[in-house]
Amino acid sequence: MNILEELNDSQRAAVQYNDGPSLVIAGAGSGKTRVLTYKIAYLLEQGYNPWNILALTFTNKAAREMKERIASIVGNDKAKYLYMGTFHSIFARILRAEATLLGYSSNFTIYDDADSRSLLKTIIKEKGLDDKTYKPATVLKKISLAKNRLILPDAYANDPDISERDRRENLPEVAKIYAAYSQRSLQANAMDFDDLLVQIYLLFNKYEDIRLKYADRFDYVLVDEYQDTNFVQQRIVYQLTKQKRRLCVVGDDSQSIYSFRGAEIDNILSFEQQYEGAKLFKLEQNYRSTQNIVKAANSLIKRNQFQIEKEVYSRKSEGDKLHYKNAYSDKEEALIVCKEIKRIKREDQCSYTDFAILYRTNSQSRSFEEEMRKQNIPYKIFGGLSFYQRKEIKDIIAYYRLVANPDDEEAFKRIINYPARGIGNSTMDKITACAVRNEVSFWAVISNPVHFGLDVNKGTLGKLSAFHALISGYQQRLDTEDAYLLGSDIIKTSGINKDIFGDSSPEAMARQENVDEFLGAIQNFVEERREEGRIEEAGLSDFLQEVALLTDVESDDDRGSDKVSLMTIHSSKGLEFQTVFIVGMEQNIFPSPQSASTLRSLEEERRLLYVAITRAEKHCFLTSAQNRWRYGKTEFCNPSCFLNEIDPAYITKEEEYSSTISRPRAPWDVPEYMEPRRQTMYETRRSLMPRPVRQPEEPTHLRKIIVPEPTQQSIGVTSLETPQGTLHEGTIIEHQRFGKGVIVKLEGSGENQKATVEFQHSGKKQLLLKFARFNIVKQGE
DNA sequence: ATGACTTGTTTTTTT
DNA sequence: AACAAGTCAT
Repeated sequence: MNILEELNDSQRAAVQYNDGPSLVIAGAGSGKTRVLTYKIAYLLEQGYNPWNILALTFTNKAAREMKERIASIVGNDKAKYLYMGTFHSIFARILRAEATLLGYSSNFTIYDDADSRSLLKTIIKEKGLDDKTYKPATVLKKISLAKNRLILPDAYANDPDISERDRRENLPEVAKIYAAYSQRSLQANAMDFDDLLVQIYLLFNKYEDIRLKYADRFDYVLVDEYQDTNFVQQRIVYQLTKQKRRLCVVGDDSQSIYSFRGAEIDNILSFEQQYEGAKLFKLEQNYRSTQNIVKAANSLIKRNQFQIEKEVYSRKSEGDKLHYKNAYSDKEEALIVCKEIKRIKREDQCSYTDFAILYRTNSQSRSFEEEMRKQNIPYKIFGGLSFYQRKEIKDIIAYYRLVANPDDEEAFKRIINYPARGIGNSTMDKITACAVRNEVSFWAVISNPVHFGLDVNKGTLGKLSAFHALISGYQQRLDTEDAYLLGSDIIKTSGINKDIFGDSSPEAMARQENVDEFLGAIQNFVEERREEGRIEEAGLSDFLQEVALLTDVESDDDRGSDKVSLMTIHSSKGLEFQTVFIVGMEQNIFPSPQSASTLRSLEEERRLLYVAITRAEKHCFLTSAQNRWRYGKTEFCNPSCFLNEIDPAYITKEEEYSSTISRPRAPWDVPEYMEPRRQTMYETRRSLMPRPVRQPEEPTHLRKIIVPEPTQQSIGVTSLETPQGTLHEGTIIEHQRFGKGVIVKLEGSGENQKATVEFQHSGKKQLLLKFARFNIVKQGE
């Protein structure tokens, strides 16, 4: 296939120019990803080696998709060697290799925000400060922004402007907290998200040979979504490209929506100054949306002062105007949206996946969830509480982390008394004090309590040493066992199993499913590595490295199923839908009140709306509610000021929507049979709807001992007495995640029973029956 | 040291 | 309203 023939003129020009730094300004829907993927394919065709190409993205999803698309052009055998991933994941990999130069060891932990906040909280307490004044989240934000701008603790303390501002905000001690935070992270052998960038910068800055090593390796560097890079990221890219200057950055200043976490729109606005002689390409033809949508979006974004001049246009049909509807209440807003979805679905003969409901804040999803459940409209929620943020998952990961990196203090704190083993706050306080006094980690203290002078009674000492022995035992198996073997055994033998699987309340059931799901993910990980022939890189530490930077798992039963998408506008970036509903167009929601104060942040909100509108291919609805239930009471709301900023030529407004619509019990209002619903990992737990009653509740001891756990929605085969007797080769089962498959092999006994199953779609998998979730579909002969 | 009760906070977006 | 954290009682 000829790569260049598939592109329009401006796209082709951008792909072909490789003689120096280039900036591709890609308007919404103009084929940005296409240019990136084809450019990489083109480079490979020109003789570049895949392992010499570095492509940086912001999300794992973007990286994954791009890799797939490139693989479909040049084949996976080449694509798999590309250095392609998020800034954070690529740099984390480099840091593992070079960690010792920076005083870390290669098994360092990556602290997530919760860990960082928790560490800050302890530090704030230790300094005798009030955590109401010094809110960990606020302090973390300050530290994070400082790191993004490469201001290290010393510089922070010595910067008069910063000191002045902190004093004005009544937070004069932040500099000291920052210093302590850095010291403690290092001691815990942990890096937070920002450290992954800062430390790379420091590494390259301090060790020229290391910088050269990587600058040499990467013959060509590509950066996606360049408008979202922050200062450090920009500096690192510069470190890697300043000699060869083979760099292509792609982005759209009109879609810069992450400045709240340090993104510098100036990076893209002044790229041509930073890289002298850089060539600028503009992609202005929008292939996604009809003309009215593009024009409406343009008329809005024109109101921003700071931007690169461009004129996005569409050659598609004129299409519908945008629709604006003002509902009486948030409930009615949801009704209107559901009604429109049904209408359009009928008229356009499209499916639920063609619809998206976009909102400013996650909490707005609730009224839509409720209404869609009532009306039996299938939906999935993206974002919200991610799978790995669930308590039970975090607990398990904390075990893994402590095993992989015993100095990890946040993991230690989390599990020292989980499950309860009689080590309470007072003991923990003593350990903390002792660790701080001796400047060693918690683990060091309990490894040698007498030496460090830990003052606890004999009983407690015994408990501590039991805990120590438990973890040490796992540590010794780290190098010999794969992640699944060790990981599932930790769950079984640490007492987590007993805690989570010993209860049959609905909440406990949801947790059990999450744990099962998690084990499935570990198993997949090991399988994948095995298939790639990297079985020696399938240990628990390897799994942790991967998981630390993941925010969500793609659930198998959501992929490919026909559902309406619900998500924040932020997470919709890069996606497209035939019909988009932008809901909650109200003055105190969108623009967010916190952003209304400065011009820059107001412009960012405007760009956010621009992003939302340009997601739509065909229909775009904006809605608002006059009354909204928030913070436990009804609020009166005014329509968003942005509504008046869209040229009225491209939008129709309906002020008052018929209130008869909220008349209850319309025929379609009566729910049909509601299927017992498994809580998928995308759904937040705060759903208001009553949980479907779980039918015949199986005695819990059975669940624990007798595996395959059958009843919950089994039709037909429920007469499982002994698993050994009823499961045999040839039996067809349906696994909750992998779908249908046939058992090809059974082995092991008792707890270690394993079945090898050939799945229709997912291939061959080995299931540990104790954990596997499936139903028997058909017995073999 | 654990559980019931009370109080305070939350809602901006996320690698 | 829903949830987390902190307090008090056991």
